[in-house]
Amino acid sequence: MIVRAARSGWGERALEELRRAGHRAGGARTAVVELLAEQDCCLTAQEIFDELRERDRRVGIASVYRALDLLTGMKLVQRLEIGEGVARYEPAHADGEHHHHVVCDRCGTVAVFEDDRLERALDRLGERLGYHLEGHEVVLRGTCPACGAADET
Amino acid sequence: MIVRAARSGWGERALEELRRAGHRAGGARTAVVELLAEQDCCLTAQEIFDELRERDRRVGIASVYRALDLLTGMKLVQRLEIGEGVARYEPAHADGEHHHHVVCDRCGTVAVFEDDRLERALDRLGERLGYHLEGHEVVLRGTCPACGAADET
DNA sequence: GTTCCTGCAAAATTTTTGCATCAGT
DNA sequence: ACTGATGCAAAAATTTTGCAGGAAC
Repeated sequence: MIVRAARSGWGERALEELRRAGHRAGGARTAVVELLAEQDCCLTAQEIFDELRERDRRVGIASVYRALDLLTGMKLVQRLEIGEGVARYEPAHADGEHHHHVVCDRCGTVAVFEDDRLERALDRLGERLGYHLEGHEVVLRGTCPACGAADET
Repeated sequence: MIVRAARSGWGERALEELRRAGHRAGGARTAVVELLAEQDCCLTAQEIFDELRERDRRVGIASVYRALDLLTGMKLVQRLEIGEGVARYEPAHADGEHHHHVVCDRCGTVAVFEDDRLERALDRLGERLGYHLEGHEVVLRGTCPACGAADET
């Protein structure tokens, strides 16, 4: 049930859509896209900044924020706030592939899951409310299997 | 389907639990609890600060944050981050009464809804994932009926 | 050669902390 | 009286903005 995000081609598509929208292939933005393309799950702006610096691909943190802002506006990236007051970002896949997050209260791990029934239920709910839904976020919080098992000892 | 939160007695219960936990009935914290008790939906720390000041019940904003922190830790208040990078807070009801939020992309209005089927589906999901769930949050985003209608013109 | 992109530094926001003082028990 | 609670101001953390120089087209 816990899945890893399909990563096929997201980076390429993102770069192409940027180009098509008339944006130049600047170094910082491309680096951010390429890093996000490798991710299974969400990263904070700071994590992106740090990881790029680690790889000797230094960029200004302002460029990271600007890239994320642009990508979010183009719906290529999903922005999440799953607690702790920091925004997290992850690739948004065109094929409707869609996942949600479950956070362990104990160890802080963020895992990912998907469930078609849940998706359908949420869509129906939007209709019933009279909303034209653009998206939705679900965050579950609790104790993960590992931390739960550790308790038994 | 869009409901208003039951507000019966939340304030009293919160104050009592605080007292029972050995906290003194200080002015600022009590004011925050009483303001939250009147709310149907979530407020930001700044909104709480402003509203109290409006009512000539001035408190330091630090006290607002401290009160919210304490209440959140005692699970008397639910902390939410529904975008825009600001945390919002609302009473958490003991009877399991539980609602979620739908945000209009256009006008920014936050509405509230509840759905028992959704609650059950999420609980089952937690079990299937092997998590002991403590809570969950669902945020729907889209165009509200009013903004959608305005478009047709 | 334009025009957009980038990095740096400064600013703006939101939240937290230190500390002296005040108030609840 | 003792000790927690409060308010203020300063600090910290996160995100945004201004601007000069550099890079993409």
